[in-house]
This record gives sequence, structure tokens and C-alpha cells, in this order.
Amino acid sequence: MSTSVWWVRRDIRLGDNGALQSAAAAGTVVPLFVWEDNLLGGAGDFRRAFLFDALESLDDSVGRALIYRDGPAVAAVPEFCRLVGADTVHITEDFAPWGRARDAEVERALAASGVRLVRADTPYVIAPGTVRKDDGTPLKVFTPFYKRWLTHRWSSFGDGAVEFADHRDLCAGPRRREGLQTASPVPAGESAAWRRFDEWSSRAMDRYKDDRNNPALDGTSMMSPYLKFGVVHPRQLLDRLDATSGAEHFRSEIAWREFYADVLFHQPRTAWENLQPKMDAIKVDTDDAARERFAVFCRGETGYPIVDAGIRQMLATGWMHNRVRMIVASFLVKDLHLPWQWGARFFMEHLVDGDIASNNHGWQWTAGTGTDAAPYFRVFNPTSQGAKFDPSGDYVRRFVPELADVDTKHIHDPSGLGLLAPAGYPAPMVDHAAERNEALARYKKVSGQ
DNA sequence: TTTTGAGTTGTTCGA
DNA sequence: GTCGAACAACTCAAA
Repeated sequence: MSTSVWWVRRDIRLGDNGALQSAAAAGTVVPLFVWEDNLLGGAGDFRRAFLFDALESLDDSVGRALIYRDGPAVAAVPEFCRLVGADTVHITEDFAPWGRARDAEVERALAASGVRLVRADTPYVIAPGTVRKDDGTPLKVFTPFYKRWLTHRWSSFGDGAVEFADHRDLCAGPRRREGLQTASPVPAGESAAWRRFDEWSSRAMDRYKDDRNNPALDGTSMMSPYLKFGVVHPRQLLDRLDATSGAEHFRSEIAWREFYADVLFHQPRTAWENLQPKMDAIKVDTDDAARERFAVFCRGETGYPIVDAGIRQMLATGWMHNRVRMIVASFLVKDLHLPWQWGARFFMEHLVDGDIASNNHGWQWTAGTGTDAAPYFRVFNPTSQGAKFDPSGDYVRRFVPELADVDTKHIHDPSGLGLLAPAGYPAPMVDHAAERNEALARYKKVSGQ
């Protein structure tokens, strides 16, 4: 029997893994992980710690057979194949710009030594580039994409038996643990993921439509870190959904992840550039004063409680509730008039689930530069959004301790208490009504041309 | 080719 | 306090 390499990247799981099953069908499997500097480019300790723990958990499940090697992959993977005598490398395809370029390079290097790179699975239910209009062109609006996405068939790869080879003498060791200041904020590993999903879905799926918008509740699935690194595959989640309305909304969130991956696949430049070029003309502030405002924002000291709570939740836990992500993003773009890229980079540094397609296109959606011609007048009011979605104020109190004793009536507008406002909490850094008008004026200028 | 309807997540104002 | 209208124009998808 020949030896095949399962090159683990963002598919850190044994269940329903096409790359693993493909490798197993080809021979005795050596699971390989290559540490690359770019792999976690821009990632802070939370995402690094989660990745490390997820790999450790996988290593436990394969009897310590996981081999770590130092990158770059273009050198490390072919060399490893020579060392173990493998003639095929099996992967879950990467569709983001940097990963695609890397894989093409590795494929060429492998071919030079007679080794074949097998793209056996994707991190998505439907591979990016698959859902298209009748004329073959990609879709640019979510709802039509979703309707077509639902018509595509997919099937699981199952959980067939795998024989792992023992090459631990070749393991360079998971040394990247050194220097990590943080523990993973979310328990990593497949069994932890499924414990969470089973507990959450049985308790909260039928209330998902409403509860998902209340950041004080445990109303969202918390599957995003696991999806990011393929600890669970979205196929496995769809398999567990029923026909209830809560499940339908959850399915649609899965589809949003696939939609943004599809958009980025077709237009890689949109990772950091406006999807709509005409929005390049909108005025954004980048001077010294803007940088100072950004620094205040990044510390969670804007004086708007829901915004500060969100930023501080992310800084403290590596995760931010989705509703609050939108409020925070809207504040940066529409109240501070900063480039959405500043916020996207900030999020990518701290989020345990930071994914270039979902994060950056989410930011573009908020900024009105991306998919969907968002009405230019859609400007979130951070005070009323707080009151509407955190009506108890418990979310704010949890992450902004200075406001712990403020009553519910004033929790989202403590400056309204006047002299009774908590001394340790800053006054609003900008006047929302004035900045809203400024944002409307800037957007109108672009659309009116 | 032309036409038509629609487009995740909002806010404010005035009746 | 509630509720509907107004807030623009444009692009996309499909008929």
C-alpha cells in the first residue's frame, strides 16, 4: 500500500472530510500541518491559540500522528513527500486569494517531483464559482444567489476508516505555542464543537430568528470559529437542520458565508478594495485627527455604550456578537468617516473567527461599497440600536464595568444623566446626529454625480 | 432587447 | 405612543 499525505489546512477534523477520505483511499495516511508566516497574517493571539488547540485536539484523535513542519509550503510539502515516499497530497481547496496562489505554487513544485496534488473537498457546501446564472456569470445579489444555491446538490464524504502512518520522528514540533499570551477563548476540537452545537440547537434554534439579535442572550450558535478552521463543515450543520423557521434563518446565514466566499473568489481584489469602484470617490478621513479618533475607537472609549461594549467584548474574548459587529462597523464608517479597511484589519487581528471573505465583505456591506446597493440613508443610531437590541442593558453592563450601576433607562445614553453620569466613562466622542448628516452628505455627493 | 420588480439587518418626521 | 411615508438612484436578475 502506498503512502499519501493529508495536508491539513482549514479542515481540522476527522468527520466528513473529503481530503482525508481521498487520502485514505489512496494509501496509508500521513497528516501534515505546515506552519507558514502568512497563514495567520494579521491574526492576534486569540485566533492563533484557537488554531493551535484545534490542531492539538486533532493530534489527540489520530494517536499523535500529526506532523508539524516549518514552511514555506512550496518547499516543505515536496520535501516531506520525499521523506515519506508519498506520491499524492490531498487537500481541502483554499479559495481565498493568498491560499489559491500558494496552492498553485505548491502544485507546480510537487509535479516536478512526480507528486500529484488532489483537491478533494472544499470548505463550503457548494464550492465558490459553482453557483451561476443561466448565462454562466456569477451572481452579485444575495437573494438570487441563495435561491440558486438551494437547488445545488451536495453529499457527505462520510467517516470511513483511516489507517494512519507513524512518522513522528519527522515532526518539527508545534513550537508556535511559545509566545502565545492567551488561551483559546473557545474550546477547540471536534467534540467540543458538537457539544456546543447540540446544546445550543436543542435550546435555541427555534428562537434563533429573534434571539440572535440580542447580544445579552446566548442566542447565536458560536459555530464561526469552528467553521473558520473547518473543525466542523457546513454540510454537517445543514444535515442537522429541520424545516422550522429558526433553522431556515440559520441555513440562510450559512449561505451568506458561501455567498461572500463566492464574491471574493470571482474578484480577489475586493478583499481590500471597494467592490463598487464608483465608491472610491467617497471622502474618508485619514489625517492625524482621524488616526487619533481611530485609536479612541480601538480602545472602546467612544462614549457610546453599545459600541464600547462590542469592542471590549472582542478585545477581552476574541469574539463579538453579530448585531454588535454591525453597530460598531457602522459607527466607524458613518460616525467617524474612517476607511472600512481600518476596521476590517482591526477585526481580523482580534477575532477568533476572522475570515477574510466574511469579515471584509461584511465591512463593505456596512460601508455601502460592496454587494447590494444599500440605501445610502441606512445609518445606524448607536443609542437606539442599543436600546432596541439590548433592552435590558445587561450586555453593556457585562463589558463596560463603569456603567454597571446605571439604570436601564439611561444605560445606552449615560450622558443624559448629566452630572450624575458615571465619572469613569467618557462623554460621546462625536455627536451622532451631526455625523449622520455629514455621512449622508458625503454619500449623496458620490451618488449624485 | 426591453421591461419590470426587487434589493438582510434603518431612522426620522409628522400626522 | 403609533404608524406610514420619505429618504435616491442604481444595478441586478429574470421574465
